[in-house]
Amino acid sequence: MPKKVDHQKRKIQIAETTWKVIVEEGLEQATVRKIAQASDLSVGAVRHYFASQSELLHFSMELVSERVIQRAKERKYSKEQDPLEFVTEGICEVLPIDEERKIEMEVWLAFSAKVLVDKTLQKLSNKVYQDMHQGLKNVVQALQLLEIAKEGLDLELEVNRLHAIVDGMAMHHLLNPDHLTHEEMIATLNYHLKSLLQ
Amino acid sequence: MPKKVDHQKRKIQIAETTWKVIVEEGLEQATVRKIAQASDLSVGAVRHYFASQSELLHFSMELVSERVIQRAKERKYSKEQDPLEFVTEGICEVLPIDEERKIEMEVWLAFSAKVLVDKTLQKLSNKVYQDMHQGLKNVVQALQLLEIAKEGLDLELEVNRLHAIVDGMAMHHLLNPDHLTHEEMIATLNYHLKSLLQ
DNA sequence: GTTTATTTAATACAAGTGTGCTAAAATAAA
DNA sequence: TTTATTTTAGCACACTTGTATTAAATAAAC
Repeated sequence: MPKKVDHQKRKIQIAETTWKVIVEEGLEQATVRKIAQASDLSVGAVRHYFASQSELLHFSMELVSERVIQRAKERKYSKEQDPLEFVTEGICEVLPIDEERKIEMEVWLAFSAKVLVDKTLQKLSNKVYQDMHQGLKNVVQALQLLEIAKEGLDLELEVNRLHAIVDGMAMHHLLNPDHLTHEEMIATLNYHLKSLLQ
Repeated sequence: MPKKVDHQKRKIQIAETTWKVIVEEGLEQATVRKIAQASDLSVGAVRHYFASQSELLHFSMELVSERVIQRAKERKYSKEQDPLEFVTEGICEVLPIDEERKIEMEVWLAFSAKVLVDKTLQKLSNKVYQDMHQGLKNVVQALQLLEIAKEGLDLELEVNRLHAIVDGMAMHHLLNPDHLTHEEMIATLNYHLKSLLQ
C-alpha cells in the first residue's frame, strides 16, 4: 500500500541533517524549514516524521548520546594491550579529536546551553551526565583493580576531576582550537592519567 | 540642556537586565522587545543606547568578563594567609558558588554556544580564554615560587589541566547541581590543588 | 485496473522578529 | 520664558517562525 520508507532510518537521516544545521548556523537557526531544505524534503514531510520541532530536536540530541554509548560498548580490552593506552583511547571517544566527534560535541554544547532554560531537556542531560560519570568511574576502578593506580586515591573526587578535565578540555578545544590544540589536549589527558599511576 | 542621564550606567543597567532575560529564558529569547520590557523602557529607548541587538549582546558579554577581571584585580595576598586557601578562594571567583557568579556563568555558557557559529564573537571568547589561562598560570607559578609545589610539574600541562577542571566543574554544576553539588565542587578543587603540593 | 493506506507537497495563518522613522516629551542652559 | 538637545514612545515595515490544513502522489493489495 504505502511507499516503502524505513521510518527509523529516515528519522535518523533527518536528525543527522539537523546536527549539520546546528553546527553550521546554531541551534536557534535550526528551524523546521531549514532542516527540511537541508534534508531535501518539504516541511510537511519532516512534520510527518516529527510532530513538532521540539520532538525533532529532542530526538537529535538523544541520537548524539546513543552514538557515543554505542562506540563505548563496542570497545573490548585485550590482555596484550597496554592498560594506559586502552584507557586513553576510550576517553578519546568523547573528545573532539576528529570531525565526527567534533560535530557531536558541538551539537551537545549547543544543547547544554538550552538545558539551562528548558526543563524538559534536563532529564536527558542528566542521564548523559550520569552515564558518562559511571563510565569514568569504571575507568578509575579498572586502574585500581589492575593495581597500577596510586594508593590512597579518593574514587569519587578522582572521578569528578577526570570528568571535569574531559568536558572542560573538549569545550576549550571546540571554542579555541588554536590555543588548546588537538595534541595538547591528548598530552594533557595522558599527563593526568599518568599522574594517577604508581 | 539635555536630561542628565549617565549613558554608561544606563547601558550597564540594560546589560544586567539582559543577563536576567538570558538566564530566565535563554539567549535566543533575549529579544530587544523583551529586554526593553524587563528594563521598563520602550524599544526605542533601548535602541537609543544600543544601535542594534548584536551590539547590545556583545556589550553584555564583555561586561561579564569585565566583572570577573575586576574581582580578580581586587584580590590582595597578605603574608599571614595560608597560600592554598588564598589560591582556592581566588579560583572560586570564577566558579558558580553563589547567585551572582551563577548568573555570570550561565550567561557565559549561553554565549559560548553562540561563539561556535558567530565569528564576530570569537575574538572576545578568545581574549577571555587567554586572560583566564594566564591567571591560572600565575597561580601555579606562585605555588612553585613559594616552593610548596611538587618538583617536576609541567607548567603548561598543569595549567591546561587546572583550566579544564575549573571550567568543566563549573559547567557540570550549572547543568547538574544535584549531581555535582557546591560542596563537591569545592572539595574536588581542593583535592586537586593539594595534589600539586609537596 | 481499482482500491487504499501511507507519504509528500504546498499553502495559509497568526504570532513574533529586528530595525527604521517620526514626533512628542523632558530637561537645563540661555 | 525661550530654546537647543537629549531622551523617549510608538508605530510601520518586511521578514521569519511553528504549525495546521488540504490536496496530491505513491505503491502495494485485491
